[in-house]
Amino acid sequence: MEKISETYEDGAEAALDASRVAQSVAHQLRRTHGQLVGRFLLYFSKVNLRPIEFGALALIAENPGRKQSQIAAALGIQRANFVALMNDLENRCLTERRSVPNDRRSHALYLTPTGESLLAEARRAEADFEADCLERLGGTRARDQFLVLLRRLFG
Amino acid sequence: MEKISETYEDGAEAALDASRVAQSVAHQLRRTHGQLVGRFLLYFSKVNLRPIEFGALALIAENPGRKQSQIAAALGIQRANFVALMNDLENRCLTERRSVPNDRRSHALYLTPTGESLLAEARRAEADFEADCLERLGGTRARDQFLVLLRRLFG
DNA sequence: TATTGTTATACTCTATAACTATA
DNA sequence: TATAGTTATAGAGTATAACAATA
Repeated sequence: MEKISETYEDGAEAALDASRVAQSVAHQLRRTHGQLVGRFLLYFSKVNLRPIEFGALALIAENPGRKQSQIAAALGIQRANFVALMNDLENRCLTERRSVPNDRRSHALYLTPTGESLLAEARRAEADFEADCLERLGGTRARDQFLVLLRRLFG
Repeated sequence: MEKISETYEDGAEAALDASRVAQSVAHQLRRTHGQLVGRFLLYFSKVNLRPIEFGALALIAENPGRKQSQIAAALGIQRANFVALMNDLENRCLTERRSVPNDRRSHALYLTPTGESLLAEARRAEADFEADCLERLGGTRARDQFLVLLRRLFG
């Protein structure tokens, strides 16, 4: 039987034991992911880009002319969900969809000059953000090891 | 100028270069998190528990009699969002809210016998899931290192 | 028949503000 | 005044099914 009134009633609360859940990969990854998204948004608030938007711009910049479905797949999202994202980026004049010769189903994706310059600014935010991660992780060796482990878990 | 028709039209598509985004901590963590949640749901489909539900049951089991806000804080979610979760667990007869002497605002949380036995089954699913992660990560040393790095990034 | 982009839909997760009853 | 639980709401993120145009 728990003696609630004796144990928890007076101001000095006993520390909550979260040791077991804290050793769970799933639990820790969930918590850290949430933290990191929030931190990302702080660093990227100036350029007003969400993680997935930055990913899309960066991928299109490095792979101009690709189809929507290709970029979506590389980002790991459904092509259906990529449509609204592209509409938004296009409305902000950051990207454009060009028609593809010999395949009138596809749209080839490109950055606009505005998109290029916003991406340049975003890359500076990314550098700051990644530097923050680097410092928290404890150096480049730890960071590289972390990326290796993430990819192992992903595959 | 990109030569789309020459580059991408014939069946053999050039591999998409995602090397730069793949080196981003934020991007890799996002992708891996998504993968892992899906994998978790597969392992936990038999007990029909989502990650956060399993976390709640485990925390309550190890800290019986705690207030909702304490468990919610330990899980890293808002107490407002914890209400529906507790309602659901209670409707499934897994947990119960007892009144607390000397503080009629609070609810003390406990597992029911049904909750205890489901948790026992869930712990077996968790063991399988964590064993899967362990294997992917490459052993206990890698897994422990991974947890250390996740916590460093979280703090 | 298969693929591309698209629409619609639904469900989860999270964040915030405000209410109530208590302290 | 502050706290615990609650309600309501809104915004992301993701998954699925279905459709039209095109291959």
